[in-house]
Amino acid sequence: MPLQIYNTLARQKETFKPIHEGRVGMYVCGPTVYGDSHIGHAKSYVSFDVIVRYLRFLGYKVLYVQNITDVGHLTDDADQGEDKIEKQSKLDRVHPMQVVELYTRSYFEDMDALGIQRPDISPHATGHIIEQIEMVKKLLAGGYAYEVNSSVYFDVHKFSEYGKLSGRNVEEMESGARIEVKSEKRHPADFALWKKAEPEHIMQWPSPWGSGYPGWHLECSSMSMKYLGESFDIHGGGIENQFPHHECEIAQSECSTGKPFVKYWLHNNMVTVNGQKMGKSLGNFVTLKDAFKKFDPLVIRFFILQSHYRSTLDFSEQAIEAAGKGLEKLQNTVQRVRVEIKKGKNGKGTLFDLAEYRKRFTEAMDDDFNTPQAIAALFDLSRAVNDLLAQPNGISLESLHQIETFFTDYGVNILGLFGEKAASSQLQTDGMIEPQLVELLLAARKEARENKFWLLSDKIRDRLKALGVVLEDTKDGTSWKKA
RNA sequence: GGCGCCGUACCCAAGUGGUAAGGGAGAGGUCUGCAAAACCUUUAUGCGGCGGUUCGAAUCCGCCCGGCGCCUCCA
Repeated sequence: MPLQIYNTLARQKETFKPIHEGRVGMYVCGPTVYGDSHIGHAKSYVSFDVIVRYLRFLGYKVLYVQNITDVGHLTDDADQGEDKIEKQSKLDRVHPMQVVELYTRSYFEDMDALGIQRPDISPHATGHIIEQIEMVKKLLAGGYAYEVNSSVYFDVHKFSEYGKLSGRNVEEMESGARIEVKSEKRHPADFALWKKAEPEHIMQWPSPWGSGYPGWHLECSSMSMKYLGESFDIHGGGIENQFPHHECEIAQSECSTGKPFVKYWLHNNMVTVNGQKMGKSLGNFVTLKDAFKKFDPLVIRFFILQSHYRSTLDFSEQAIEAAGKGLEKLQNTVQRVRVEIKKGKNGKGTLFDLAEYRKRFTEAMDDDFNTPQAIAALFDLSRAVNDLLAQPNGISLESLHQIETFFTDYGVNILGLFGEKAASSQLQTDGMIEPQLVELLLAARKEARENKFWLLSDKIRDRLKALGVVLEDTKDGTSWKKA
């Protein structure tokens, strides 16, 4: 079964077939950089990171573009709100571009910690003003937009398919009570392509319609098409951006090019706290920097991947702790396998067939990136491996290598889990003094144990544990690892 | 009000027509000086409720109850 992807446009899973064979153009809505990222961002970008990694694993040459929104994103109503970046810059009394720089760095710092591979291109909206103006010109020339008072709006009535992504129609929305009616727009659903800037507005650029700044939706259209072409394969983003943001992107893009914009729309669900959406407006968000103080970033990554990207994920410390223990279990197995390989025992040992696990893992991932099921396969594999390793014969060296490769391919390369931590301790510390000191203590403790000096041997174990070195006595001797 | 989603064991969470994955926690056991790790056994005749379709439903349909999202910024 080839890769199936749930396409919001079709409201069902579809077989994935890229526009150009072997290549995938993918765009994901990036952050608006006016504050530290929270767990919700983590879910979104971890999910898409795994999607990119899996597509690459399947052999596709992926060009992954994720924007940085640094202008035009307004605080509330699309017409009357304040630019988020400018607002923050006033609070901090710094230039807007300082806000942008600070939180862009903060964003990448957090994403790096989560093991997220950086996008191939991270275009800034402010770096693509010219492209955006060009697009507005096109839309005006085509009669899809109109100018009022030095601002330009998109006329949703000119695009009959408006609403096809989110499943709504303009007339129904018109009766909706929550849309602000009094405005210079012809229709409440029309949206800003270009906004006139008041003189005190710092971020503004000259345009054929006067000095102003681009509307929020515009950047994603012009930047995605600039780097991926007028039609590309995958556009991802948070489900809350399905409407209006993505709907508007489709309208602008398809009207300006006359071509289909995106083939597959992917939307990830959100993180909730006590069943309620985690968001900046509700103020119930947990920043990643705070979360990292309590939890290993990889544990948070694992916690996220244990639920499906299209499901909501309820945040709780209890749930993350449980995930952490599960991850540790997998890490222990990986570690154990690597140590066995290093021991390099000869020939003997049971052969281990990975085919079943490989099948389960890839079938799960092929089914709309079902990471929870893929992880379940890893757990089952882990148990089977541990079981055999505890047997007198152990596992053959050849099989151990295959298992190690399996964990590297699927666990490390695709899911982005147990990278460096599990690879460290005994394995890559040759020549360092620290492991030699630990070995020295272990030798002393061994003697104590042989003489049944339990108080001393337990004390050594406790003291080492306090230093972050965990001992485990087995029948083959004592092994240790860093906690 | 419009559109849509969800409700699975003590907790988290897959499964969307063929007889309930996985993780955590709990209980019992093997190993062990102890601890830890690991392994084994065990914990939902039932998947919010009630009807219906079907040989067969957690999975499809209807109604009801509960929760949530979008429709205004939000990953």
